[in-house]
Amino acid sequence: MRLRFAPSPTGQLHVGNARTALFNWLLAAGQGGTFILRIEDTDLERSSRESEQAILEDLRWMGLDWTEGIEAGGDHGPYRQTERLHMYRAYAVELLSSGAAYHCFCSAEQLEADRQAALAAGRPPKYAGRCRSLSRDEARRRIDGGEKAVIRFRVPEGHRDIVFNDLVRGEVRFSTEVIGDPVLVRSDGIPAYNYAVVIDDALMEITHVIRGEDHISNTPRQLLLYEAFGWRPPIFAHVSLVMGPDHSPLSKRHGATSVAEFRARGYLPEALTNYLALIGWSPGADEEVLPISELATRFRIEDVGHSAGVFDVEKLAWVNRHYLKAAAPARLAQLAIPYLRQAGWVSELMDRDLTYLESVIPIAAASVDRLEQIPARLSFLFDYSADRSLQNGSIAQEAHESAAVIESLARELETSAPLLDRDAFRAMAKRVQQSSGAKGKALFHPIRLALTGEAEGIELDIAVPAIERGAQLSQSGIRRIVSAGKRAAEFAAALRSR
RNA sequence: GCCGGUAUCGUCUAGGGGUUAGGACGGUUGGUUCUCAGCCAUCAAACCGGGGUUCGAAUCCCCGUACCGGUACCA
Repeated sequence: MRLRFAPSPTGQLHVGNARTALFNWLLAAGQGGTFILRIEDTDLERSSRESEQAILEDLRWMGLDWTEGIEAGGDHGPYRQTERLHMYRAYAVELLSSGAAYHCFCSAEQLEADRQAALAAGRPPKYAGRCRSLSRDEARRRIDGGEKAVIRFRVPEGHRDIVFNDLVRGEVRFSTEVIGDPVLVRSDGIPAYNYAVVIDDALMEITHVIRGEDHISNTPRQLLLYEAFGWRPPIFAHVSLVMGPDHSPLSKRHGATSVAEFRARGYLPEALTNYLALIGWSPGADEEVLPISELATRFRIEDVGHSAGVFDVEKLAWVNRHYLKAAAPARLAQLAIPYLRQAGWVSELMDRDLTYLESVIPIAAASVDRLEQIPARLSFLFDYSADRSLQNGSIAQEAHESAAVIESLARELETSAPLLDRDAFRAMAKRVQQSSGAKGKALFHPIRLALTGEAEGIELDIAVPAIERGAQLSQSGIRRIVSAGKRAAEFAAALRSR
């Protein structure tokens, strides 16, 4: 079994395409097949090496590795279409000499006029066949005379149905009546998509073509080409497209659409792939959050749904949270650094000593949708200011009402040992309760205000040890970190002076 | 216009001639003697419409409607 993903390097990898790539990968991985990566860069104006590199990077990031293709090599190369031009040319000559293809000299204006006329008459707007019966000599003469020509495929005379059994859609039938002679090679000698795919898929011995539904009506044209060459076509599977919340094709106005954007926002690759697999497919047994390897063993292309699916950012966030909680602290710390650096909270020194970050990151990661939100979640550690907090009306009011608790807290922390675990924190809170008389919400809320400067957020018995640990590293690059005791004192002083 | 495809809670889906139509995300309400989150529990929420076949249709068939794709010297 040989499968391929064949993106055009004309921009970022779209999540819809990423999903198609994933389905190919899943099938290959689950069946012990080969996953091949080919680059379809025949659109010279829009293709770029930068996009190509970006796409490879995104694919690798998602874990969709390929063992054959671009940068991996293999026996069926080259894997970039612009490097296969000689092959397309050779097969075009073959088609030309057998009469299965012919030169066409029609101008763009003429073609457009024909199209409009056909449309107006309610006929399928296919190529009218003006150059179909030009003799080879005539064509030769005009080409020698300097005229530009495209090479068109001659769709066989007489109406018949082209039928193929699509693995996700079942039997699909098209009449040749509505198929105009497709352009194989453009006037600049570059092959058109419908031609290049056939040559490549055949030569690369692709057995299963899983692609977007937007290609389904190209399939009969391609089948005709396989037939003309006497080649056995691959098995096709056309998967539906991914839509935005308004049920129109997912695009920029819906927000992030490319893999790169999701990565930049701090989604984990395993979360994105897991979620993408869930659009239009179900692993069954009421389970959804599964590692990619498990997805691969369960995946059957026949089980992919027929209808287009809406991309649900909320559910993606949920899946991501799941993986965030499961991720190793060291990995999270490493991944969070760019975001913290952007917020200005991490120095070079910090990069060298990740111990503190590693102890603190899981606290934030457990209650955040994406890595991008970690700095905000951790601002109580890096950006504490008693004065600023008290400028908030509701916080100030609450603090004043609880002044007794806060004073008691400040005294308690001044003398107590560092609170490095939950038990120590609980014991401390108990003592504050005894001296202030407050309990429950009236006790813990003021403590939070004083220590984090925020009215809500992290669980206190986790946050306090984090603050204490931060204090030990305060001189090595973390700004504004103070011990819990100093914070409480600072807050109490600020409160008194108001 | 023409050709093709699709249709189960708001969303992703399971199921499929007789079911209390199941799950997940999101939402509701309550619990977890501090908060967001989490977790537990709870509730609300669906078979596009119309015909036909049948004892019985959400399921099979037809028609309609809506949506998506194609209709390129773009892929």
